[in-house]
Amino acid sequence: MTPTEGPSPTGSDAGQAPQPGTGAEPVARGWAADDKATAAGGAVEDASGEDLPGGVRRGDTVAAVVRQWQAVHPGLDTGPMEIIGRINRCAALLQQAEDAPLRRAGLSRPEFDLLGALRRTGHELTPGDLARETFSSGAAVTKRLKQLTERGLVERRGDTRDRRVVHLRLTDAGRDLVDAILPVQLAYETAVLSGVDGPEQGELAALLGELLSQLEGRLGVLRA
Amino acid sequence: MTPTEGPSPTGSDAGQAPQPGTGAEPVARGWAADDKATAAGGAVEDASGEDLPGGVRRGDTVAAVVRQWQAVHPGLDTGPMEIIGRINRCAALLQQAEDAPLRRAGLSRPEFDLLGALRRTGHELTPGDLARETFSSGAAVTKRLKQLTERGLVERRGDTRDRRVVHLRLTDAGRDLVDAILPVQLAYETAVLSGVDGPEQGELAALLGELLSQLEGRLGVLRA
DNA sequence: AACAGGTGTTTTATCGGTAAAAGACATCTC
DNA sequence: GAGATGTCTTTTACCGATAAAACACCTGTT
Repeated sequence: MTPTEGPSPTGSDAGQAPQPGTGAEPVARGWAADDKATAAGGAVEDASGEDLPGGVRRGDTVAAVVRQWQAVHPGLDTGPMEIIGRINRCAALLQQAEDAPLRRAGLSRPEFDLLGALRRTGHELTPGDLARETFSSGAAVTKRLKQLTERGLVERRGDTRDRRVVHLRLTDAGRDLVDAILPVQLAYETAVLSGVDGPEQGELAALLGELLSQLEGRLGVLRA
Repeated sequence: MTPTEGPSPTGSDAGQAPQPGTGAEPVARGWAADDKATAAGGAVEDASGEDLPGGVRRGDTVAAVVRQWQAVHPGLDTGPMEIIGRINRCAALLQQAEDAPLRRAGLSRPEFDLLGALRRTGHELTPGDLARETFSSGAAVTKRLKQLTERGLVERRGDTRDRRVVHLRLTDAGRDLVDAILPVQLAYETAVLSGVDGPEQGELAALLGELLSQLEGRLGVLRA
Protein backbone atom coordinates (compact mmCIF):
# COMPACT_ATOMS: atom_id res chain seq x y z
CA MET A 1 0.00 0.00 0.00
CA THR A 2 0.89 3.43 -0.19
CA PRO A 3 3.48 4.00 2.40
CA THR A 4 0.41 5.29 3.94
CA GLU A 5 -2.04 2.56 4.35
CA GLY A 6 -2.54 -1.10 4.72
CA PRO A 7 -2.98 -4.61 3.60
CA SER A 8 -2.86 -5.74 0.07
CA PRO A 9 -5.88 -7.94 -0.02
CA THR A 10 -5.77 -10.55 -2.54
CA GLY A 11 -2.65 -10.08 -4.44
CA SER A 12 -3.73 -7.96 -7.28
CA ASP A 13 -6.16 -5.32 -6.42
CA ALA A 14 -8.31 -5.41 -9.46
CA GLY A 15 -11.06 -3.05 -8.70
CA GLN A 16 -12.70 -3.44 -12.01
CA ALA A 17 -15.85 -5.11 -13.08
CA PRO A 18 -16.12 -8.69 -11.91
CA GLN A 19 -16.39 -10.31 -15.28
CA PRO A 20 -15.47 -9.18 -18.76
CA GLY A 21 -18.45 -9.67 -20.93
CA THR A 22 -20.76 -9.26 -18.04
CA GLY A 23 -22.41 -5.94 -18.25
CA ALA A 24 -23.97 -6.75 -14.93
CA GLU A 25 -23.62 -4.18 -12.23
CA PRO A 26 -22.61 -5.25 -8.79
CA VAL A 27 -25.71 -5.71 -6.83
CA ALA A 28 -25.15 -2.77 -4.59
CA ARG A 29 -24.68 -0.20 -7.26
CA GLY A 30 -22.27 2.21 -8.86
CA TRP A 31 -18.94 1.00 -7.54
CA ALA A 32 -17.10 -1.68 -9.38
CA ALA A 33 -17.08 -4.36 -6.78
CA ASP A 34 -14.51 -7.04 -6.90
CA ASP A 35 -12.16 -7.52 -4.12
CA LYS A 36 -12.44 -8.97 -0.76
CA ALA A 37 -15.52 -10.26 0.79
CA THR A 38 -17.79 -8.49 3.05
CA ALA A 39 -18.44 -8.58 6.63
CA ALA A 40 -20.65 -11.45 7.31
CA GLY A 41 -19.37 -13.41 4.44
CA GLY A 42 -20.31 -11.54 1.41
CA ALA A 43 -22.09 -8.49 0.45
CA VAL A 44 -25.65 -8.01 0.94
CA GLU A 45 -28.08 -9.02 -1.59
CA ASP A 46 -30.37 -6.19 -2.08
CA ALA A 47 -32.37 -6.76 0.92
CA SER A 48 -32.42 -4.10 3.47
CA GLY A 49 -31.97 -1.02 1.55
CA GLU A 50 -34.21 1.04 -0.51
CA ASP A 51 -33.04 4.59 -0.90
CA LEU A 52 -35.10 7.13 0.85
CA PRO A 53 -37.14 9.33 -1.45
CA GLY A 54 -34.77 12.25 -1.29
CA GLY A 55 -31.95 10.07 -2.56
CA VAL A 56 -30.57 9.86 0.94
CA ARG A 57 -28.19 7.11 1.87
CA ARG A 58 -29.52 3.91 3.26
CA GLY A 59 -27.67 1.64 5.65
CA ASP A 60 -24.42 0.06 4.59
CA THR A 61 -24.10 -3.48 3.29
CA VAL A 62 -22.89 -4.83 6.58
CA ALA A 63 -26.04 -3.74 8.32
CA ALA A 64 -28.01 -5.62 5.72
CA VAL A 65 -25.94 -8.75 6.18
CA VAL A 66 -26.48 -8.58 9.90
CA ARG A 67 -30.20 -8.35 9.33
CA GLN A 68 -30.06 -11.44 7.20
CA TRP A 69 -28.27 -13.36 9.89
CA GLN A 70 -30.69 -12.18 12.51
CA ALA A 71 -33.54 -13.49 10.44
CA VAL A 72 -31.90 -16.91 10.24
CA HIS A 73 -30.57 -17.08 13.78
CA PRO A 74 -32.63 -14.73 15.93
CA GLY A 75 -30.84 -13.62 19.04
CA LEU A 76 -27.39 -14.33 17.77
CA ASP A 77 -24.92 -11.80 19.07
CA THR A 78 -23.90 -10.15 15.86
CA GLY A 79 -22.22 -7.24 17.59
CA PRO A 80 -18.72 -8.15 16.48
CA MET A 81 -19.81 -8.21 12.86
CA GLU A 82 -20.78 -4.59 12.99
CA ILE A 83 -17.24 -3.62 13.81
CA ILE A 84 -15.09 -6.27 12.22
CA GLY A 85 -17.22 -6.63 9.16
CA ARG A 86 -17.20 -2.93 8.54
CA ILE A 87 -13.49 -2.62 9.07
CA ASN A 88 -12.86 -5.31 6.54
CA ARG A 89 -15.24 -3.91 4.02
CA CYS A 90 -13.91 -0.40 4.42
CA ALA A 91 -10.38 -1.70 4.01
CA ALA A 92 -11.34 -3.43 0.80
CA LEU A 93 -12.99 -0.39 -0.70
CA LEU A 94 -10.33 2.02 0.44
CA GLN A 95 -7.46 0.01 -0.91
CA GLN A 96 -9.11 -0.29 -4.20
CA ALA A 97 -9.61 3.42 -4.39
CA GLU A 98 -6.19 4.26 -3.11
CA ASP A 99 -4.43 2.25 -5.65
CA ALA A 100 -5.42 4.66 -8.38
CA PRO A 101 -2.78 7.31 -7.69
CA LEU A 102 -0.13 4.68 -7.19
CA ARG A 103 -0.83 2.90 -10.40
CA ARG A 104 -0.50 6.13 -12.24
CA ALA A 105 3.06 6.17 -10.96
CA GLY A 106 3.59 2.59 -12.01
CA LEU A 107 3.88 1.23 -8.51
CA SER A 108 1.97 -1.44 -6.69
CA ARG A 109 1.00 -0.89 -3.14
CA PRO A 110 3.50 -3.25 -1.63
CA GLU A 111 6.19 -1.58 -3.66
CA PHE A 112 5.24 1.85 -2.48
CA ASP A 113 5.03 0.47 1.00
CA LEU A 114 8.59 -0.65 0.81
CA LEU A 115 9.83 2.64 -0.58
CA GLY A 116 7.87 4.48 2.06
CA ALA A 117 9.50 2.51 4.82
CA LEU A 118 12.91 3.52 3.55
CA ARG A 119 11.87 7.11 3.19
CA ARG A 120 10.29 7.64 6.56
CA THR A 121 12.89 5.84 8.63
CA GLY A 122 15.55 7.95 6.97
CA HIS A 123 18.26 5.37 7.22
CA GLU A 124 19.28 2.18 5.48
CA LEU A 125 17.37 -1.00 6.16
CA THR A 126 18.13 -4.65 5.54
CA PRO A 127 15.71 -6.96 3.76
CA GLY A 128 14.79 -8.42 7.10
CA ASP A 129 14.01 -4.99 8.47
CA LEU A 130 11.86 -4.26 5.47
CA ALA A 131 9.96 -7.48 5.85
CA ARG A 132 9.10 -6.55 9.41
CA GLU A 133 8.32 -2.96 8.51
CA THR A 134 5.97 -3.92 5.76
CA PHE A 135 4.57 -7.03 7.43
CA SER A 136 5.34 -9.18 4.47
CA SER A 137 7.42 -12.27 3.97
CA GLY A 138 11.12 -12.14 3.29
CA ALA A 139 10.59 -13.78 -0.07
CA ALA A 140 8.19 -11.07 -1.12
CA VAL A 141 10.67 -8.40 -0.11
CA THR A 142 13.42 -10.04 -2.10
CA LYS A 143 11.29 -9.99 -5.21
CA ARG A 144 10.21 -6.42 -4.80
CA LEU A 145 13.74 -5.29 -4.16
CA LYS A 146 14.87 -6.91 -7.35
CA GLN A 147 12.34 -4.97 -9.37
CA LEU A 148 12.88 -1.72 -7.54
CA THR A 149 16.65 -1.87 -7.86
CA GLU A 150 16.31 -2.64 -11.56
CA ARG A 151 14.14 0.42 -11.89
CA GLY A 152 16.79 2.47 -10.19
CA LEU A 153 14.69 3.43 -7.21
CA VAL A 154 16.64 1.53 -4.60
CA GLU A 155 20.34 0.82 -4.11
CA ARG A 156 21.98 -2.17 -2.48
CA ARG A 157 25.12 -2.13 -0.43
CA GLY A 158 26.75 -5.13 1.13
CA ASP A 159 27.64 -5.04 4.78
CA THR A 160 31.36 -4.96 5.36
CA ARG A 161 31.28 -6.88 8.60
CA ASP A 162 28.72 -9.53 7.87
CA ARG A 163 28.65 -10.57 4.27
CA ARG A 164 25.23 -12.15 4.52
CA VAL A 165 23.71 -8.79 5.15
CA VAL A 166 22.59 -6.26 2.60
CA HIS A 167 21.73 -2.65 3.23
CA LEU A 168 19.19 -0.81 1.15
CA ARG A 169 18.51 2.82 0.60
CA LEU A 170 16.57 4.97 -1.81
CA THR A 171 18.27 6.48 -4.79
CA ASP A 172 17.63 10.14 -5.50
CA ALA A 173 15.05 9.04 -8.03
CA GLY A 174 13.41 6.82 -5.47
CA ARG A 175 13.27 9.55 -2.89
CA ASP A 176 11.88 12.01 -5.39
CA LEU A 177 9.24 9.57 -6.48
CA VAL A 178 8.03 8.96 -2.95
CA ASP A 179 8.03 12.64 -2.18
CA ALA A 180 6.05 13.33 -5.32
CA ILE A 181 3.47 10.63 -4.76
CA LEU A 182 2.86 11.04 -1.07
CA PRO A 183 1.07 14.39 -1.19
CA VAL A 184 -1.08 13.25 -4.08
CA GLN A 185 -1.91 10.14 -2.18
CA LEU A 186 -2.86 12.02 0.94
CA ALA A 187 -4.95 14.50 -0.98
CA TYR A 188 -6.78 11.67 -2.61
CA GLU A 189 -7.42 10.07 0.73
CA THR A 190 -8.68 13.32 2.12
CA ALA A 191 -11.19 13.43 -0.71
CA VAL A 192 -12.24 9.86 -0.09
CA LEU A 193 -12.92 10.63 3.54
CA SER A 194 -14.62 13.91 2.88
CA GLY A 195 -18.05 12.40 3.38
CA VAL A 196 -17.42 12.23 7.10
CA ASP A 197 -17.36 15.40 9.15
CA GLY A 198 -14.13 16.63 10.64
CA PRO A 199 -14.99 16.05 14.29
CA GLU A 200 -16.25 12.59 13.53
CA GLN A 201 -13.06 11.80 11.70
CA GLY A 202 -11.20 12.64 14.85
CA GLU A 203 -13.40 10.37 16.95
CA LEU A 204 -13.05 7.59 14.46
CA ALA A 205 -9.28 7.90 14.38
CA ALA A 206 -9.14 7.86 18.17
CA LEU A 207 -11.36 4.81 18.52
CA LEU A 208 -9.50 2.94 15.84
CA GLY A 209 -6.25 3.81 17.57
CA GLU A 210 -7.54 2.35 20.76
CA LEU A 211 -8.69 -0.81 19.06
CA LEU A 212 -5.45 -1.16 17.20
CA SER A 213 -3.40 -0.72 20.35
CA GLN A 214 -5.37 -3.47 21.96
CA LEU A 215 -5.02 -5.75 18.98
CA GLU A 216 -1.33 -5.18 18.60
CA GLY A 217 -0.68 -5.80 22.23
CA ARG A 218 -3.01 -8.66 22.74
CA LEU A 219 -3.51 -10.66 19.62
CA GLY A 220 -0.40 -12.70 20.22
CA VAL A 221 -1.86 -13.89 23.46
CA LEU A 222 -5.27 -14.76 22.10
CA ARG A 223 -4.02 -16.66 19.16
CA ALA A 224 -4.61 -20.17 20.30
CA MET B 1 -13.70 -14.32 5.80
CA THR B 2 -16.00 -15.87 8.01
CA PRO B 3 -19.40 -15.24 6.64
CA THR B 4 -18.94 -12.60 9.15
CA GLU B 5 -16.14 -10.41 8.10
CA GLY B 6 -14.15 -9.09 5.27
CA PRO B 7 -11.46 -9.08 2.69
CA SER B 8 -9.02 -11.82 2.16
CA PRO B 9 -5.89 -9.78 1.91
CA THR B 10 -3.14 -11.35 0.17
CA GLY B 11 -4.44 -14.63 -0.98
CA SER B 12 -3.37 -16.92 1.76
CA ASP B 13 -3.49 -15.42 5.13
CA ALA B 14 -0.43 -16.92 6.60
CA GLY B 15 -0.21 -15.39 9.97
CA GLN B 16 2.90 -17.19 10.97
CA ALA B 17 6.42 -16.07 11.47
CA PRO B 18 7.83 -14.29 8.46
CA GLN B 19 10.64 -16.66 7.77
CA PRO B 20 11.31 -20.25 8.77
CA GLY B 21 14.79 -20.39 10.12
CA THR B 22 14.54 -16.86 11.28
CA GLY B 23 13.99 -16.84 14.95
CA ALA B 24 13.58 -13.13 14.65
CA GLU B 25 10.54 -11.64 16.26
CA PRO B 26 8.50 -9.10 14.40
CA VAL B 27 9.72 -5.76 15.45
CA ALA B 28 6.63 -4.83 17.34
CA ARG B 29 6.39 -7.84 19.56
CA GLY B 30 4.43 -10.93 20.39
CA TRP B 31 2.11 -11.26 17.44
CA ALA B 32 3.24 -13.19 14.43
CA ALA B 33 3.31 -10.47 11.87
CA ASP B 34 3.06 -11.34 8.27
CA ASP B 35 0.28 -10.08 6.23
CA LYS B 36 -0.56 -6.81 4.79
CA ALA B 37 1.37 -3.73 5.22
CA THR B 38 0.75 -1.02 7.62
CA ALA B 39 -0.70 2.31 7.34
CA ALA B 40 1.93 4.59 6.11
CA GLY B 41 3.70 1.95 4.22
CA GLY B 42 4.92 -0.51 6.71
CA ALA B 43 5.01 -0.97 10.36
CA VAL B 44 6.83 1.19 12.65
CA GLU B 45 10.33 0.62 13.50
CA ASP B 46 10.63 0.84 17.16
CA ALA B 47 10.63 4.50 17.29
CA SER B 48 7.93 6.17 19.17
CA GLY B 49 6.92 3.77 21.71
CA GLU B 50 8.37 2.80 24.97
CA ASP B 51 5.91 1.23 27.31
CA LEU B 52 4.98 3.31 30.23
CA PRO B 53 6.40 2.13 33.54
CA GLY B 54 3.24 0.50 34.69
CA GLY B 55 3.19 -1.71 31.63
CA VAL B 56 0.53 0.44 30.10
CA ARG B 57 -0.06 0.43 26.38
CA ARG B 58 1.79 2.87 24.24
CA GLY B 59 0.47 4.27 20.99
CA ASP B 60 -0.27 1.99 18.10
CA THR B 61 2.08 1.44 15.20
CA VAL B 62 0.22 3.79 12.93
CA ALA B 63 0.79 6.66 15.31
CA ALA B 64 4.48 5.89 15.20
CA VAL B 65 4.51 5.80 11.43
CA VAL B 66 2.78 9.13 11.33
CA ARG B 67 5.41 10.56 13.63
CA GLN B 68 8.10 9.32 11.31
CA TRP B 69 6.47 11.01 8.36
CA GLN B 70 6.03 14.20 10.28
CA ALA B 71 9.72 14.22 11.05
CA VAL B 72 10.56 13.88 7.38
CA HIS B 73 7.87 16.16 6.00
CA PRO B 74 6.81 18.55 8.75
CA GLY B 75 3.40 19.99 8.24
CA LEU B 76 2.19 17.28 5.93
CA ASP B 77 -1.48 16.57 6.48
CA THR B 78 -1.29 13.05 7.76
CA GLY B 79 -4.86 13.04 8.97
CA PRO B 80 -6.10 10.47 6.48
CA MET B 81 -3.41 8.06 7.55
CA GLU B 82 -4.75 7.95 11.05
CA ILE B 83 -8.01 6.59 9.79
CA ILE B 84 -7.16 4.68 6.67
CA GLY B 85 -3.92 3.33 7.97
CA ARG B 86 -5.55 2.08 11.10
CA ILE B 87 -8.43 0.50 9.26
CA ASN B 88 -6.06 -1.38 7.05
CA ARG B 89 -3.86 -2.48 9.86
CA CYS B 90 -6.81 -3.57 11.99
CA ALA B 91 -8.20 -5.50 9.07
CA ALA B 92 -4.92 -7.29 8.60
CA LEU B 93 -4.63 -8.28 12.23
CA LEU B 94 -8.26 -9.23 12.61
CA GLN B 95 -8.36 -11.42 9.59
CA GLN B 96 -5.32 -13.24 10.70
CA ALA B 97 -6.83 -13.86 14.09
CA GLU B 98 -10.20 -14.77 12.73
CA ASP B 99 -8.92 -17.40 10.48
CA ALA B 100 -8.01 -19.61 13.38
CA PRO B 101 -11.51 -20.95 14.05
CA LEU B 102 -12.14 -21.42 10.37
CA ARG B 103 -8.98 -23.32 9.71
CA ARG B 104 -9.88 -25.68 12.48
CA ALA B 105 -12.94 -26.51 10.40
CA GLY B 106 -10.86 -26.93 7.28
CA LEU B 107 -12.26 -23.91 5.51
CA SER B 108 -10.62 -20.89 4.06
CA ARG B 109 -12.19 -17.53 4.53
CA PRO B 110 -13.45 -17.15 1.01
CA GLU B 111 -14.99 -20.59 1.25
CA PHE B 112 -16.77 -19.81 4.46
CA ASP B 113 -17.83 -16.57 2.96
CA LEU B 114 -19.50 -18.36 0.13
CA LEU B 115 -21.25 -20.84 2.40
CA GLY B 116 -22.34 -18.00 4.63
CA ALA B 117 -23.91 -16.19 1.73
CA LEU B 118 -26.00 -19.23 0.93
CA ARG B 119 -26.96 -19.71 4.52
CA ARG B 120 -28.03 -16.20 5.33
CA THR B 121 -29.94 -15.52 2.16
CA GLY B 122 -31.88 -18.69 2.74
CA HIS B 123 -32.50 -19.41 -0.91
CA GLU B 124 -30.58 -20.74 -3.86
CA LEU B 125 -28.07 -18.52 -5.59
CA THR B 126 -26.38 -18.68 -8.96
CA PRO B 127 -22.61 -18.42 -9.35
CA GLY B 128 -23.07 -14.87 -10.52
CA ASP B 129 -25.07 -14.03 -7.43
CA LEU B 130 -22.37 -15.51 -5.26
CA ALA B 131 -19.67 -13.54 -7.01
CA ARG B 132 -21.54 -10.35 -6.24
CA GLU B 133 -22.36 -11.41 -2.71
CA THR B 134 -18.79 -12.22 -1.90
CA PHE B 135 -17.19 -9.49 -3.98
CA SER B 136 -14.99 -11.89 -5.80
CA SER B 137 -14.56 -12.79 -9.43
CA GLY B 138 -16.70 -15.33 -11.18
CA ALA B 139 -13.67 -17.46 -11.81
CA ALA B 140 -12.86 -17.60 -8.13
CA VAL B 141 -16.41 -18.63 -7.34
CA THR B 142 -16.31 -21.40 -9.90
CA LYS B 143 -13.18 -22.81 -8.29
CA ARG B 144 -14.54 -22.65 -4.80
CA LEU B 145 -17.79 -24.23 -5.82
CA LYS B 146 -15.94 -27.13 -7.33
CA GLN B 147 -14.17 -27.84 -4.08
CA LEU B 148 -17.20 -27.29 -1.91
CA THR B 149 -19.44 -29.53 -3.98
CA GLU B 150 -16.78 -32.22 -3.93
CA ARG B 151 -16.76 -31.99 -0.18
CA GLY B 152 -20.49 -32.40 -0.13
CA LEU B 153 -21.22 -29.02 1.39
CA VAL B 154 -22.97 -27.53 -1.62
CA GLU B 155 -25.32 -28.92 -4.24
CA ARG B 156 -25.79 -27.84 -7.83
CA ARG B 157 -29.01 -27.82 -9.76
CA GLY B 158 -29.40 -26.78 -13.34
CA ASP B 159 -32.04 -24.24 -14.24
CA THR B 160 -34.84 -25.73 -16.24
CA ARG B 161 -35.62 -22.60 -18.18
CA ASP B 162 -32.17 -21.34 -18.96
CA ARG B 163 -29.64 -24.07 -19.32
CA ARG B 164 -26.69 -21.74 -18.86
CA VAL B 165 -27.72 -21.09 -15.32
CA VAL B 166 -26.88 -23.15 -12.27
CA HIS B 167 -28.51 -22.89 -8.88
CA LEU B 168 -26.63 -23.66 -5.71
CA ARG B 169 -27.73 -24.49 -2.24
CA LEU B 170 -26.22 -25.88 0.92
CA THR B 171 -26.48 -29.56 1.67
CA ASP B 172 -27.56 -30.54 5.16
CA ALA B 173 -23.91 -31.03 5.99
CA GLY B 174 -23.10 -27.60 4.66
CA ARG B 175 -25.82 -25.96 6.64
CA ASP B 176 -24.81 -27.78 9.80
CA LEU B 177 -21.21 -26.78 9.31
CA VAL B 178 -22.04 -23.11 8.96
CA ASP B 179 -24.36 -23.22 11.92
CA ALA B 180 -21.69 -24.91 14.00
CA ILE B 181 -18.91 -22.53 13.07
CA LEU B 182 -20.75 -19.25 13.22
CA PRO B 183 -21.24 -19.09 16.99
CA VAL B 184 -17.66 -20.09 17.59
CA GLN B 185 -16.55 -17.46 15.19
CA LEU B 186 -18.62 -14.76 16.82
CA ALA B 187 -17.50 -15.74 20.28
CA TYR B 188 -13.92 -15.55 19.14
CA GLU B 189 -14.51 -12.13 17.69
CA THR B 190 -16.14 -10.96 20.87
CA ALA B 191 -13.02 -11.99 22.72
CA VAL B 192 -10.80 -10.22 20.24
CA LEU B 193 -12.75 -7.01 20.70
CA SER B 194 -13.00 -7.31 24.46
CA GLY B 195 -10.23 -4.79 24.98
CA VAL B 196 -12.59 -2.02 23.95
CA ASP B 197 -15.41 -1.00 26.25
CA GLY B 198 -18.98 -1.70 25.30
CA PRO B 199 -20.09 1.88 24.74
CA GLU B 200 -17.04 2.61 22.68
CA GLN B 201 -17.71 -0.43 20.57
CA GLY B 202 -21.08 1.03 19.79
CA GLU B 203 -19.61 4.37 18.81
CA LEU B 204 -17.02 2.68 16.68
CA ALA B 205 -19.59 0.58 14.90
CA ALA B 206 -21.72 3.64 14.23
CA LEU B 207 -18.86 5.71 12.87
CA LEU B 208 -17.65 2.88 10.70
CA GLY B 209 -21.15 2.42 9.41
CA GLU B 210 -21.29 6.04 8.44
CA LEU B 211 -17.96 5.87 6.69
CA LEU B 212 -18.89 2.69 4.92
CA SER B 213 -22.16 4.13 3.70
CA GLN B 214 -20.29 7.06 2.25
CA LEU B 215 -17.71 4.85 0.63
CA GLU B 216 -20.22 2.49 -0.84
CA GLY B 217 -22.28 5.28 -2.25
CA ARG B 218 -19.53 7.48 -3.41
CA LEU B 219 -16.47 5.52 -4.33
CA GLY B 220 -17.75 4.78 -7.77
CA VAL B 221 -17.88 8.45 -8.50
CA LEU B 222 -14.45 9.27 -7.17
CA ARG B 223 -12.69 6.49 -8.93
CA ALA B 224 -11.06 8.45 -11.70
C1' DA C 1 40.83 -24.88 14.54
C1' DA C 2 36.90 -27.59 13.68
C1' DC C 3 32.14 -27.87 14.38
C1' DA C 4 27.47 -27.15 15.86
C1' DG C 5 23.99 -24.11 15.74
C1' DG C 6 21.88 -19.80 14.62
C1' DT C 7 20.85 -15.83 11.58
C1' DG C 8 20.18 -13.15 6.98
C1' DT C 9 18.91 -13.72 2.35
C1' DT C 10 17.53 -16.01 -1.75
C1' DT C 11 15.51 -19.79 -4.34
C1' DT C 12 11.98 -23.24 -5.40
C1' DA C 13 7.43 -25.30 -5.46
C1' DT C 14 2.91 -24.46 -5.09
C1' DC C 15 -1.39 -22.28 -4.33
C1' DG C 16 -5.01 -19.03 -5.14
C1' DG C 17 -6.55 -15.03 -7.52
C1' DT C 18 -7.61 -12.28 -11.43
C1' DA C 19 -8.23 -11.07 -16.53
C1' DA C 20 -9.36 -12.50 -20.65
C1' DA C 21 -11.08 -15.77 -23.76
C1' DA C 22 -14.03 -19.50 -24.76
C1' DG C 23 -18.27 -22.11 -24.64
C1' DA C 24 -23.18 -22.65 -24.21
C1' DC C 25 -27.35 -20.74 -24.49
C1' DA C 26 -31.19 -17.26 -24.60
C1' DT C 27 -33.27 -13.36 -26.79
C1' DC C 28 -34.07 -9.70 -29.76
C1' DT C 29 -34.48 -7.92 -34.48
C1' DC C 30 -35.40 -8.11 -39.08
C1' DG D 1 -36.65 -18.28 -38.37
C1' DA D 2 -31.87 -17.01 -39.15
C1' DG D 3 -28.44 -14.16 -37.43
C1' DA D 4 -26.59 -10.81 -34.40
C1' DT D 5 -26.09 -9.65 -29.81
C1' DG D 6 -25.72 -10.25 -25.07
C1' DT D 7 -25.67 -13.05 -20.66
C1' DC D 8 -24.06 -16.78 -17.58
C1' DT D 9 -20.53 -19.90 -16.49
C1' DT D 10 -16.27 -22.18 -17.10
C1' DT D 11 -11.61 -22.57 -18.83
C1' DT D 12 -7.01 -20.89 -19.73
C1' DA D 13 -2.84 -18.21 -18.98
C1' DC D 14 -0.47 -15.65 -15.97
C1' DC D 15 0.99 -13.15 -11.91
C1' DG D 16 2.09 -12.52 -7.18
C1' DA D 17 2.41 -14.24 -2.52
C1' DT D 18 3.60 -17.58 0.74
C1' DA D 19 6.09 -21.74 2.95
C1' DA D 20 9.72 -24.36 3.03
C1' DA D 21 14.15 -25.46 1.63
C1' DA D 22 18.61 -24.09 0.26
C1' DC D 23 22.67 -21.08 0.73
C1' DA D 24 25.95 -18.33 2.74
C1' DC D 25 27.94 -16.81 6.56
C1' DC D 26 28.83 -15.59 11.49
C1' DT D 27 29.69 -17.11 16.31
C1' DG D 28 30.29 -19.56 20.43
C1' DT D 29 32.20 -23.94 22.22
C1' DT D 30 35.47 -27.35 23.03
